[in-house]
Amino acid sequence: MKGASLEILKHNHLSVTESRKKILDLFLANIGALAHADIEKNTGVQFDRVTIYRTLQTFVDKGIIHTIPTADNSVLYALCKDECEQGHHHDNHIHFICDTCNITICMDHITIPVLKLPKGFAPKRSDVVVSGICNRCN
Amino acid sequence: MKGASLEILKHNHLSVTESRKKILDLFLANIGALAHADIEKNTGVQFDRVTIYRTLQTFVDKGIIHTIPTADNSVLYALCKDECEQGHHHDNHIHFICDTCNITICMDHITIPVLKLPKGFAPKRSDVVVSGICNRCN
DNA sequence: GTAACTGCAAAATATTTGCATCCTT
DNA sequence: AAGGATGCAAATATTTTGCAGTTAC
Repeated sequence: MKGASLEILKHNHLSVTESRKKILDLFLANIGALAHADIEKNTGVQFDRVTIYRTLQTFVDKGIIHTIPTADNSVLYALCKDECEQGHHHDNHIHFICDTCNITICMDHITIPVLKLPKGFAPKRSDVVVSGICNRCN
Repeated sequence: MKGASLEILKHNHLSVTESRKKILDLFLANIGALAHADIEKNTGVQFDRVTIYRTLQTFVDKGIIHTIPTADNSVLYALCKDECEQGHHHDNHIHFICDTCNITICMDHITIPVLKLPKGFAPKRSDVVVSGICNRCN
């Protein structure tokens, strides 16, 4: 996967900078989702808080990562899978949050069943957040 | 529904105060979920920010209201239905957020289908956030 | 060389805590 | 009367904005 971050950046017409590469690498190296704080601590190099905010926003705008809604309203980001890139956002996501190790996994491959909503409601997008025990803690 | 807020407070062994009654009334009067800001603006009487924070926290602790996970990570609260009171929290919720009028509705009565998770994952609780157009905007 | 990105400073916003006072029971 | 709730002040935390200097292309 060497150079994957570089590819992704080029692919999205973003100029390749230290911070973007490092932050993207962090996502690529992790199975789970990352919080702002995780990024701040783990990039090795210390980037400015503001740079991290802006970089994350840029990635979200480009559809490289997405935010995850959490019950405790902490802000989490995860890589979008290929189908999501280029702004053609994959509209349904399942996220699993482990109560034990706290890892957050984006399960893009699982299909969300169609929900029966009351008359008049037109659903566009669904986010499912499941919490419990993950495979590694089980 | 006169006095409903009073009943709920007594039922949860909370002392009955102005702010608690007013804030609870607000929830009872609304179909949708409320953000901190909504409460600050709509109680008629102006309560201290801090009081609102503390009151909401108390209500969450008692299981009177619950937080709603949102994609944009704004903090929303909604009334729990009866089954949720007394800390016996109803573990599955569907929330519908209207892209047009922004109302957030807690659809307690809709059952969340069981999801097929990969081996080893033990789900405990699911939150579903559906966005689209609500019945009134449609 | 130009446009875009970064870091720093500072503003704006959101949330938490301590404490004295007031209200509910 | 006693314990808990509120309001105020202030500490902390989070996010945004402006701008000058630097970097990518």
